[in-house]
Amino acid sequence: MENLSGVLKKHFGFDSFREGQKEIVEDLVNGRDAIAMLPTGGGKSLCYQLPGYILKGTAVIISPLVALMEDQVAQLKMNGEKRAIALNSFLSFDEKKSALFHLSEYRFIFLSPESLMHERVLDALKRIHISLFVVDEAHCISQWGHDFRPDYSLIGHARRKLNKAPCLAMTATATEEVLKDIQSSLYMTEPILHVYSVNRPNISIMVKEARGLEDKLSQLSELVSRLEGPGLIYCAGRQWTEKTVSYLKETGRKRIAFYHGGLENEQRMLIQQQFINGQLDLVCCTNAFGMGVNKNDIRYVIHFHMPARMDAYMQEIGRAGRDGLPAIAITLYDPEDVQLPLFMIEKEFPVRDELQAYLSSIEIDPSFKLEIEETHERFILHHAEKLKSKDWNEKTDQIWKIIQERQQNKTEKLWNMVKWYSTETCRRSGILAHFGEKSDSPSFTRFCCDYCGMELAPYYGQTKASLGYEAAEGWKNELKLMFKVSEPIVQKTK
DNA sequence: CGGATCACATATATATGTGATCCGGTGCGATATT
Repeated sequence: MENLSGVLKKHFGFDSFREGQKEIVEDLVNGRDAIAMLPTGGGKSLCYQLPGYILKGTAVIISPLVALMEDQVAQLKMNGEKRAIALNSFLSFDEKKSALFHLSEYRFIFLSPESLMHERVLDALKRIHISLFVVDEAHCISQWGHDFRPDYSLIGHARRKLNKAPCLAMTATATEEVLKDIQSSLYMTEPILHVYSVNRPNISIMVKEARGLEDKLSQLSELVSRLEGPGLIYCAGRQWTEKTVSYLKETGRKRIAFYHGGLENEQRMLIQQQFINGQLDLVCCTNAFGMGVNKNDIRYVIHFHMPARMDAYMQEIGRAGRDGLPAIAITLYDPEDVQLPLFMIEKEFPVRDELQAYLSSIEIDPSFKLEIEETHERFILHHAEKLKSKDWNEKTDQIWKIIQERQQNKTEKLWNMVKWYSTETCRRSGILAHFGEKSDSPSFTRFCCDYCGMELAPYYGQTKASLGYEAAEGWKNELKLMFKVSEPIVQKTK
């Protein structure tokens, strides 16, 4: 293993590994499966790129967004690696055909779970020697695989049809339940877990009660005008991102934009790029914004509406303060807001009548298909495929059962979130408990959260100065405690 | 469930109130059309 540092220097120009990287690389090179839950920010891609250079063959990387694949390929090409390709809908038919024909010539292949399920793609992958099978942003398996993007739940199935190669799943935020989901869904064999704490001590957490729209908007405006940016504002609907932007523009904010899934691709890329380059101070967005936003100086994240789950909340606030400097997460909490996510959980799945009508329609006359929502249809077809031998009545019963379980599961997570908002104890310990971590309370200071005595005043104006970088010694020591380097909390075979 | 939007009525000629109605997040790939 002594040549690891040599490869590190040769291909990446680094003299030493960052925390966690070396161990993960070693596992893969030794042919072991691994799950890596690393603190947000730098160095995740090195965990698969370096073994990709050591092991013979082609590394396959599953990625959730075309934009992420393109980023990774561009990054590799900047480093002088030409044998990288993203197999996605950006390619023309001919380009794709040619790429599949010459597949073995690539060292890194990026693709979505949906592409992986295509027979032509899978057949081409079967013919080449795969060095490494990587799932990036692996929490998507748990977050989307059960309903929104069912192909995410079939990755493991496809993987077993390929030559046996070490498997790496990477994510920044996952509960124990999600880690288990990832492991079993990918059929990993005795994976080594590299799990680091989700705690981000430099992010102070605050919940401010706000009742009704007017109260919220005025509190938001106050916060935005006094806090130092750049900042993110998360809203629960597309219309809200647009509304808050026009409100804040009226009250004098200028470099601000909204972002949601309904925008043109070009527009989305533009806004993300402008925000990263510092041409925008503020982005009001839905949960569409986040993955692939590599910006390390975000100073605050405000939730204009509450998120539906704790792990989503952690992912969203975790976008702040990646530079290690003080940052804040504030939720404007209105207990009434729970109605929105509740409604969405209802709407996400077909009702029983719809399910039954659709199943009978495709069985009786496949040429006449009942028109239903695309997500509903995909969900039904995915599960109907697994119940091929049953008649439509039995399919209806079984799938309806699954729908009820999914809705129950999601509702439970939502109520956990609500419970966290309304529990009167340290916010951070509440979060850590949710992730199965024990909280070592000595590291909690008055910057921790609203229950530990955090106040907003010091964050107003120049953050660094008012938080004690150039002020009292006592504050400095408290900050040092907050920024202590995290140790891996789990590193064992499961 | 909350909010926005619109049609309509009301007491007066421009604004306000009421009820009906609609809508609400996340993205891959494929296909057809300009």
